[in-house]
Amino acid sequence: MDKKRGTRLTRQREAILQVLKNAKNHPSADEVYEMVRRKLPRVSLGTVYRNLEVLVEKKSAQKLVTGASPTRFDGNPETHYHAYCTGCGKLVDVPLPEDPAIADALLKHARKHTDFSICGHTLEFIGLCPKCQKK
Amino acid sequence: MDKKRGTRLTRQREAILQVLKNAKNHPSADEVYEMVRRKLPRVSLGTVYRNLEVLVEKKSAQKLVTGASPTRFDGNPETHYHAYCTGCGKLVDVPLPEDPAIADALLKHARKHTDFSICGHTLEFIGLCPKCQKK
DNA sequence: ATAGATGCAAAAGCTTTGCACAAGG
DNA sequence: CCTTGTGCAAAGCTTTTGCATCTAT
Repeated sequence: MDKKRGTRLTRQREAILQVLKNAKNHPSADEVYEMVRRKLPRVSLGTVYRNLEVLVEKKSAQKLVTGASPTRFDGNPETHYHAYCTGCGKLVDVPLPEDPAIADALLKHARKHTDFSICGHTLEFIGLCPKCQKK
Repeated sequence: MDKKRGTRLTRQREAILQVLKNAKNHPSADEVYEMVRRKLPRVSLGTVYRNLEVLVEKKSAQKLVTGASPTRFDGNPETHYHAYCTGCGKLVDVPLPEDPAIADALLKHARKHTDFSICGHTLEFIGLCPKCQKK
């Protein structure tokens, strides 16, 4: 009944996770690929995609969908928010509200208005970064 | 200096908007295409994509990015939230919190923690729809 | 009349996948 | 060993685009 028996720690997987942890710019799969290539020049893009998926499943990272392609990845698996610049695509972190009542109120609200079992939420603020504001 | 002088009301554009307004299931571009085809059998998929983009720019509709491809569209241009089922991809509306203090607190929070000029936000609850809960 | 829109088909992105070989546990 | 992962390349899916023709204004 178990679909995944073991998950091996390969050099590729290790390098991909490390790149993700050290990146501060929410890289796309292709950007991760380029960075991993510097350590493991023979790594393939397919391997990067496969491992990103594994890491997200294992909750070592998260997948971030924004207004524009491609999908980006975040080495921080903890729930937090993001702000997306419609000018240049820059994506920055926004911490959770320090007052937990706000996030609580949101979840309660969702449970009240849907018959879904809610297990999480994503919140993206839309706007312009400082550079793009000047144009 | 104006990039768009006029926007014409073609039969195609009209039909696409109408399909979007009547749809209650947040259709993808291809689903819109299939529905519009029933009225205008010779419409092309490219035209659907081009018009969806125009309608979103004119704020007659919005583009919804979810955890999974493809992108969906919503004929309701007003800000509201959504709940996404990771089991089957179902996407349902969630109204804004009746207490406006919550949305306000979110925006204030974002402005405090970023140097972006924030003009909106998207919020998606993640979970399982009733059908998928039973499995 | 003319800028803007369409249909068609080709191209472009991004992501997934099949397969033979490699390697982790 | 034997299962999982890799590299490579091909295929797949979604979206965009060039161009000749058409049409709303």
